[in-house]
Amino acid sequence: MIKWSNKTIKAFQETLLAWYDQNKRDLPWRQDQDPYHVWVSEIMLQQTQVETVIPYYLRFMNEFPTIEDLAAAPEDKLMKAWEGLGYYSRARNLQKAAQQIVFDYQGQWPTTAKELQELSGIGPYTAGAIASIAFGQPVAAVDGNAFRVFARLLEIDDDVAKPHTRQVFEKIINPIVPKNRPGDFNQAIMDLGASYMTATNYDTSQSPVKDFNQSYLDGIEDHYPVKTKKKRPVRHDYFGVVIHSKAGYLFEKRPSHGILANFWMFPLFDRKNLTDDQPVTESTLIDIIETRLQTDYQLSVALHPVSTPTVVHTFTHQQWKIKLLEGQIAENIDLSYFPGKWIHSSEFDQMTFSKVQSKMWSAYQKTLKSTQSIDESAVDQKTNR
DNA sequence: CACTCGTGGTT
DNA sequence: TAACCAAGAGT
Repeated sequence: MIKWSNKTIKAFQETLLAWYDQNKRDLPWRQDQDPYHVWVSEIMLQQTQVETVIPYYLRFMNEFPTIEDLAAAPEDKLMKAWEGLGYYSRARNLQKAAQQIVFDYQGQWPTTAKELQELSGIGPYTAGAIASIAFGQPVAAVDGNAFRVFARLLEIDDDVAKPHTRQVFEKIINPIVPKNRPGDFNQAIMDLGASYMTATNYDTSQSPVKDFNQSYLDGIEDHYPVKTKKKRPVRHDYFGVVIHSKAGYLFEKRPSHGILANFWMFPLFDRKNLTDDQPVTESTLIDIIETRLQTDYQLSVALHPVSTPTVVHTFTHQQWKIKLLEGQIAENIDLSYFPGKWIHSSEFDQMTFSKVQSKMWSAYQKTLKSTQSIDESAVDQKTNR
């Protein structure tokens, strides 16, 4: 790792900001420095690409123009606005923080990074981003871009996958952030990291700060940033059960903690929870599910496999393979024993579906074709984006 | 500190 | 295809 003199720091700041002034991206949340705008965009941008966020941001600001609107929003409208963005606890924390600011702080935003971190969903990066962009505080905003850019510029060898490394980078970057334009500086680093200094296919030879890029000058740019590998996703095999009746489709609410918390989905049965790890035929497994529906929930239903390919969905740490089963219940639709409810497909529009639920519904619909279901006769429109 | 939490895109 | 990446935070 190398260290810059004060003179080099000054030259770097000027070069970077001059480039930024000419080449900064025109993004919807860069219209002004309103903390609400900066904050919502930063939360949406966590682990999410800019192009994905833009339409969500525009719709969100249309739906919830002020922090008061967000604080008062009903949960279903909030989740609907977030549908498809993923990491849904971001939306819940966003509203929690809005309520903290509106009700606990009387609408008065804290302005330092340290205070901002007290709010739900605001960690060290987002606190630095809001403090610098909206409030002009001279602090670093260390995200993946900053890790990558400064690791290459200064040949920093610390493993950026380790939590402790954040403090190392903050200590290095903070003295480089200019006191007069901290927000522009941090955003310039991000624009740099999204253009000439991307993770792969980067082109440093055209970079405005290539002369400051030690690893480039040394021809060892591909060594940086140092990052240890992630683990493979864990595999899960499920049966997804599509049961319909005159009352609609049977949905189950997921637990309030864990992946896709509180989402309504077609009931899932984990394949390996059905038997004691003994090899059995698929028809036996279907029998076991039918028995369980009968004994646990008093639902009498004959299930049969659906003629579409297995639904596959990969999360960051899990991969689900879902074999769809279908069945109808014509009578005895009492759900007093089942932790769920019947929902007509005409109501799907107003619900928030996870991507994997959309995939199941989409796959199931393809099997309907000419088949006449009790609930509906035609295919309807809940498509995956 | 290691692990968890979604989705879409690229290689 | 599997692996990795994209403006991270909570537990």
